[in-house]
Amino acid sequence: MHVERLHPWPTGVAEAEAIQDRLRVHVELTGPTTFTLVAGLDVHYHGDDSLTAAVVVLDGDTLAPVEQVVAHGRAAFPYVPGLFAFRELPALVEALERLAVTPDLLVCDGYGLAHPRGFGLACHLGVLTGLPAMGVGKTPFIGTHETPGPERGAWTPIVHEGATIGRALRTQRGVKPVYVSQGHRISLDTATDQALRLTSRYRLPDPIRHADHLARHPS
DNA sequence: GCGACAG
DNA sequence: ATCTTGTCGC
Repeated sequence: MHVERLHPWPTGVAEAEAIQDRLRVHVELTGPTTFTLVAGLDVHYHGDDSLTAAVVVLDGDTLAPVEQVVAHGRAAFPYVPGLFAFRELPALVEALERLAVTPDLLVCDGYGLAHPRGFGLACHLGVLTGLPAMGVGKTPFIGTHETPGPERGAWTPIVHEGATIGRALRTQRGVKPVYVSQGHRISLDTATDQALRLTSRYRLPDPIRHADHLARHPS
């Protein structure tokens, strides 16, 4: 698939933040509610700055893998909370461009709207691709939330400065919640629904699990 | 002012 | 993210 690349790459924190502020206005918070091809994205680091980005596309109904690609590269930015996306973006974009099919939804490991400037990795990838995108984080980041009930499907809002920016979602009974937020062209209700529907047996959605496995064990 | 801070 | 042993549970 084709991915828009429209930046001078940032050389420091101020430039990276300016890019986020500039692209943020393109984020759309509504979109489709069903998806035919769902892509999971993840990156694995191998010491130093080398990394492997993986994208696995699943059938939206059966969750069966349809296509998988990897791209090797190097972390493109130091790790700074809030600028995490700049580390992985080039390799993830490269992997997406190697895809023969075009997914309907990108499921990213990390955050989207629930970010210090409202523009996490999921928003960034969504805007660059033009595709619906959502983030699923494994640990809390921005905002506060109550602990959701123990049942699969229970959720509580993540609130920051008076606004709901995501949800803590219990994807399996008695298992730690995940943190869902909108990336691009998706509502919070739909993102929550997809996070749940894409999680068959474990804590994390299948697309992310497949991508994580592929990034760690490239064929 | 200080600490905390997606992966 | 990654460095690691043991332990619990299916």
